[in-house]
Amino acid sequence: MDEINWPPNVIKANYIAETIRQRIADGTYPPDTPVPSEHALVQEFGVARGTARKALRRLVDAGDAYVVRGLGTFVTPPPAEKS
Amino acid sequence: MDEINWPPNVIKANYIAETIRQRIADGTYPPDTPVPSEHALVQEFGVARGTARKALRRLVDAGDAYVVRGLGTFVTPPPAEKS
DNA sequence: TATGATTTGTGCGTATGTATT
DNA sequence: TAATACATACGCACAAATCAT
Repeated sequence: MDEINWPPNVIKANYIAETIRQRIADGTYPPDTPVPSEHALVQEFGVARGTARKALRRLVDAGDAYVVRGLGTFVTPPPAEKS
Repeated sequence: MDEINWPPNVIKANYIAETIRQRIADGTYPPDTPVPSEHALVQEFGVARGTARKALRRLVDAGDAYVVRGLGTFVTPPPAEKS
């Protein structure tokens, strides 16, 4: 795996959060399935755990994901459509 | 969430420590229960982690709280009364 | 029942850079 | 200049919840 070529002047946590958000949008991570764990993000993006945690925190704070302790972080399902 | 209206000429870490102390005194945080974590203080008071840690440090140094690593910071119980 | 792996929660220590006072 | 604070980031240890064996 190649190292990430970090764009200049970007906050890593934001960049990672955005990347995950895109993957949620394109269906890579379907609703109620886990997004990558902190450890997985550490591996994939070559960052510290704290940075990975921050990225996931952003998603949770934005309502895009929810956490189950001991299990992982999951994609928030979209609101039900009115017919 | 409103922003904190920081009183002038006060060190934030001291202010936060004092606030927690008041909550301990008024029973908001009972003995042997956790005071807010570093992260929680960052969220509540809108300060940096270093400032939050300093505040907790003050409480611990003063004997008002004790730390259990991996668990959190807890309210020091009052000394037992003699009968 | 119990053990280990995985994952999140909390805390400790440190570092760099910027801004304000 | 110095103290205070903010923001970001690195790395580690230990605790607790969950799941698989």
